[in-house]
Amino acid sequence: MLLQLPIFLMELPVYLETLLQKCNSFPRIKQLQAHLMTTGRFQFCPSRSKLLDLCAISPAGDLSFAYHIFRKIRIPRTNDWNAILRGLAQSANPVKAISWYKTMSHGSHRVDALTCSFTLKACARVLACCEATQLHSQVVRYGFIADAKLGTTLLDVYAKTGCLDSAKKVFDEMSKRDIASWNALIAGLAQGDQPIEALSLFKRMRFEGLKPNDRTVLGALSACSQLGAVREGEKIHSFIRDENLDTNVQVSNAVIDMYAKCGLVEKACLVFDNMTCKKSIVSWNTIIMALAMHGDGYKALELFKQMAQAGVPPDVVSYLAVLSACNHAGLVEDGVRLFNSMPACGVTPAVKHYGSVVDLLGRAGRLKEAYDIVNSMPMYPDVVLWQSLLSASITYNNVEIAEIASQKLVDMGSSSCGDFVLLSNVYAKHERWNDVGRVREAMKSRDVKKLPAFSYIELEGTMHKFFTNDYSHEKWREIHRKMEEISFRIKEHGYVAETSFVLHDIEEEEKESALCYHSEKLAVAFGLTSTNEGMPIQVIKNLRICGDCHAVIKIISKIYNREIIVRDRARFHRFKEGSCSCGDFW
DNA sequence: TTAGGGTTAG
Repeated sequence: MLLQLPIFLMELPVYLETLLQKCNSFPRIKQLQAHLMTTGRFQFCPSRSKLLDLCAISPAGDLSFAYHIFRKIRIPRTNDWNAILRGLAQSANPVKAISWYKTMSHGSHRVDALTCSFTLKACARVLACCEATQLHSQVVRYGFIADAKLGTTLLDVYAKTGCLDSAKKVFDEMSKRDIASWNALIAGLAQGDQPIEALSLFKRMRFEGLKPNDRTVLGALSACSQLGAVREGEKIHSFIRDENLDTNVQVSNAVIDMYAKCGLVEKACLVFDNMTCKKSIVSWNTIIMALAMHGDGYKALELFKQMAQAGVPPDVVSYLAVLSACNHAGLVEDGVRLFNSMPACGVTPAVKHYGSVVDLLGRAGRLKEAYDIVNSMPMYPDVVLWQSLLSASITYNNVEIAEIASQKLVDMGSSSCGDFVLLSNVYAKHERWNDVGRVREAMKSRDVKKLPAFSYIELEGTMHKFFTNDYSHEKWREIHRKMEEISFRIKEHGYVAETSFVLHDIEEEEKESALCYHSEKLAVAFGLTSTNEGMPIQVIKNLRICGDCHAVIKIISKIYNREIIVRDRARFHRFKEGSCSCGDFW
């Protein structure tokens, strides 16, 4: 009998564990399973769950076959249930894991900590915060809450589903925390738009004497990138070098991203050039994106070429990065050429790529070509794409396309304030105040909330944040005096307010003052009053910089002889001696 | 015996 067995099964009686490890292909798994069945060992073999596990989760396996095996088990144990559950949680349809858990717990099947862990992972993947909360109470009821690993899973699920308060609460109440628990919350806060809290948790962790590892610094660096917190980022980088954490390619990539988003693109390049570990495709994409953000289109194109030469074929993100570089540098022909070359390079353009090339053509005033692409693309244009087209048609005064684009946005149920503002700007430019009023009414009826614009500047480790028309800063009198001085001096240099950036049909003079107190101007004015002459000023804005502010800051950089760097939502603007690094192409 | 924390994106 033994002789008929495949060779790898001949050792079966003695080395079942080893054989399981050798199951690296689906046929082998099947052979082993068939053998256990035919020899009658299947129902009682302790390694059965491992075989199921292997089948359910390994790339060589097959979840439906795992289920087929499961059904042959007369009395499934918790481990058998868990194996299927784990497979479902990792599958393309993780919501099935939640149903599986329900079947399991509603029957009289014993649930253990692993059952909860796998189900929670599924909740994270489908963003099921409600189910996670229910599981949380069951975890408490079963008495598993003291399990540090399960606690970490729980807080991670809360963070990933956007329930950051619950995540913090789980963390605070954990009886035993280890490095993974800290990492989960730091990363959760950083990714959940709370980078300040992420950084302060990172500092607290160090204060409590815990040593960060590669995953910790990834979360902390991501927070620094978002905040533009370069000093903190540099400290973390030096820790990374001391501890040799930069042998991890993900850590090195995060360092590159941090320097780029903090405005130090040269340092980002330096880190990229001197990487000791093997560069991944993310390394290339990150540096190309960095150059794009800083408007260095030619270098981005050069690196895009180099990455292919280095044997790293570009992926969808690489194309987005290089198209964005062309966008920010006004390299229209290069952008169109690269976009057209995508299919031949084996990368299918997605809606974002179409959006990017439409934006590129639109900004260059080639509205007809842009609109032709919209009409010929194989998928529905999304909101962002119509917004780019709307924005371009306003810049080039094409009311016809502007109305088409804005109608599409309305049809798509857009409730973004920006869309309404853009449309109303078209009408404002043509002094069609009735239409402006109509748009304003539509905004009210749709309950459109304007995402508040804010800008901030870091001085000696303190963030100073400003909103539009902000009087809350302790030095507001000084700031507003500076604003008045700026208004006076820029007019001497021939500045005329471009009032179309203001939504309402108020009097010209009022419009001018509404522009005056935009958050980025307040931050720059504060920078001028609070730093030494000649020192560069760096400001970060959450939205795109306003056109009028762009014009004003250019003049400020000249008359006050300051380099002013503004990072907006899309890119960096480096103002120097009266001009901007974006070449006004933005 | 098996589980938890991760970088790029118009």
